[in-house]
Amino acid sequence: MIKGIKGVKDLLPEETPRWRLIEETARRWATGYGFQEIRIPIFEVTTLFARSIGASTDIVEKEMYTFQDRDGTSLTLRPEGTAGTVRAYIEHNRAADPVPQKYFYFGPMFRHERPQAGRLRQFHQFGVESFGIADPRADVEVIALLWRVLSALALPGLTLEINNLGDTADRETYRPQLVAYLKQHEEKLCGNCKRRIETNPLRVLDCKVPDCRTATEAAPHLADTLSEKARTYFAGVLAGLDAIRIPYHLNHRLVRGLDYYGLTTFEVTTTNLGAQNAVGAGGRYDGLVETLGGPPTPAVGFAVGLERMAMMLPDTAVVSTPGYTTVYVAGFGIQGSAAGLLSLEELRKAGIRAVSDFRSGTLKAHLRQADRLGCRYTLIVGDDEVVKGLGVLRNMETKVQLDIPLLSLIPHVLPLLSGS
RNA sequence: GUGGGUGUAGCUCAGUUGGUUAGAGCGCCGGAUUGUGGAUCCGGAGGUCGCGGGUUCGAAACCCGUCACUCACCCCA
Repeated sequence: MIKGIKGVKDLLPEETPRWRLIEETARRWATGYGFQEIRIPIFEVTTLFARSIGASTDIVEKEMYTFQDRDGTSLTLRPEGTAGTVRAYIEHNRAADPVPQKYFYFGPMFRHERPQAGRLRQFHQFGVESFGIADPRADVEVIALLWRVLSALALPGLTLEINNLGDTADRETYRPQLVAYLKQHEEKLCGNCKRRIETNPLRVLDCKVPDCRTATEAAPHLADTLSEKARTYFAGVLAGLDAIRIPYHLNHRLVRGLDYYGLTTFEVTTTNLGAQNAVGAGGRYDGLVETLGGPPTPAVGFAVGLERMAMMLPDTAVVSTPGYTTVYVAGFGIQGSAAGLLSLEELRKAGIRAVSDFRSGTLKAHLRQADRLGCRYTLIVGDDEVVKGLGVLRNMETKVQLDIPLLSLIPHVLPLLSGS
């Protein structure tokens, strides 16, 4: 048997309603905030991701699905959505458009990791990117949208954490201070963090190992080395969040895994996701557009994991689709089968939801299927009915049956359906 | 990449110190009702016991290997 690829899941019909609810909620709110949908390819040239995400990040170092095109070009299945969106923004010169460039997207992302609860190799994100606005209100707008979408879905146990990473220069001054501190306390750190002192010292602050946390309690804070400009900007973001009543927690340890973030960075976590706790995250990335060859362009965005939202979404949130009136057509017998097929098509052409099960050869089997499918009515068309030219419309709840002329089916059926 | 757990019917799972024909519940199909659903009763179909070796008179069970799923580490959505 050919099986699906490890970490790549099928979404069966039983699960798609909860996904539709999530997608429709996200799309509605994003549109309401003035974002427009963009659809970008799921693969790009490898250098796009290497340059934007950061060559020394885990994603680029060991998690990308990379392969050669026939001409030898290195291509990669997208591990996230921002790089491609930025590429499209530059390529189509959207900076020249005077209208605010605020995009949202849905789609699959690919990372070669060992799957576990809440983590897949093909997973799906809803993301948002806001280009060209260097104003704290742009950050606030993006964070508010994220928070409103998650709140609208009534996802439990959410916390919004936010931090100020400062600009590149700020981090350059801070880094040696932190490294000096970490080297003094190196013995207390876990093996991973010892290595991180050289590779990614900021990441040590975000380590979950309790000893590492206590060891870094007294570490110098990035906040103390921030420039006046970065501070006032961040203060503006917080003031905006306060004004519109978005609850947040300052977390000076919050560091994101992608290189392009600066200034505002945020993450929404939950306690309901197994070992995983991030539902969605984002931040400001003012340098990225330029890095990728575009004009200097401030930008903010976020991405949320649809699988993670789906896991947390309470079952009660997914209401069973409101009882559409469906007519089951039970055509059986030699002539009845043929006449039934005709009636089925007539109903469908008239916009009436109609189904049948062609495996069923007896009326009993047909009625059983009609029942299982939850159909409100069954149109019985056996050989006897064909002879008389009258089908029998059975109300499955009341068991009341009416004769309906098969030749003028729709005018007779339609009033019954709208009346019920 | 590293570690733990689990692989028996479509699904959820039993299966005794290794013993003969591998079971149950649910689901499915049929009958009771020769043309009327759900409930009940009766009957039926459905299995390479993940795969490959080994031990044994005999393996679903024990040993080795392997694969898959899963949880966790790492990292992240």
